[in-house]
Amino acid sequence: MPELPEVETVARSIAPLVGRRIISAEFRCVRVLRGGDPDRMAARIQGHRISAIKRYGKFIVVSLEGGGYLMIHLGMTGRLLLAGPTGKHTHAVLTFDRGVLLYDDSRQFGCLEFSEEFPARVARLGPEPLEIPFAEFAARVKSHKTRIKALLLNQAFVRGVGNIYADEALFRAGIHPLALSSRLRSERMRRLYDAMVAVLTEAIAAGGSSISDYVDAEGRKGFFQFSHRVYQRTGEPCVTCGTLIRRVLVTQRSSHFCPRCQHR
DNA sequence: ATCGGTACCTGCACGC
DNA sequence: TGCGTGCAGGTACCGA
Repeated sequence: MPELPEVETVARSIAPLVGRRIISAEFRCVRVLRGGDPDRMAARIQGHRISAIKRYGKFIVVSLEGGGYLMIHLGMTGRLLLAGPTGKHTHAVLTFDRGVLLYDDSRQFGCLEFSEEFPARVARLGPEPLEIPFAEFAARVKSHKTRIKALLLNQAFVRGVGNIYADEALFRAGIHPLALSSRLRSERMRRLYDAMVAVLTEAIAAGGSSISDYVDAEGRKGFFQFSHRVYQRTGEPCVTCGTLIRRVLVTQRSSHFCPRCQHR
């Protein structure tokens, strides 16, 4: 579900919780709770106010007043919701002095993790794609020798790009997903950089893509799915040239592309 | 050190 | 209606 634009939208929609105090916390699922006893974690965060909420790639980091960080990753089907009802996939319930926050995740690929220090997993991520300068982007592309699609999905390369926006950026740049990163010439890297920035910026403005179940914390769907040009459009005509969109696996992920518009 | 394949979990759409 | 199959926005871990 959630890539950078969706996570950004969710982070913005829970921003009203900044300054609110956590009255109680309940963690119901050990699998999504990384490294920690549910009750001890609940006891640790109860009574503390939230001082900041910030997105890093696909992670949301909630800072507590007086120290401590709650890191949230939504995996494929994770949702943060500012209202109920709770269901069989509700794995965490945070009750505030005003309001509630639920964590819901049917596939349980997401996670919640508390740490006293800034989370190491977040610190290890690559740069933000909307902040990195082109020269640094180009240098990083050249320093890897892999399929360009795989590189875009690598969170240590840039953080936050997932399967939808990798495919959409490659289409806009006219680059085949199997193209080798180390062989991309500067002009094509520039097109890829511009396409990545544009597609992410437009998707944030649209509130993200709602394919099946993504909604923000207020339950609102995004509408960038209506602007997808190749993602999950296998067999449909290319919006540019009419050639049928094809699907190929790159590192076990579906990759959608136009065989005429996108070159290796 | 880097890469690609596999595993993790649930739900849905599809064909028979 | 039910069952098997394949697919789905994610990352971690393994061995080559």
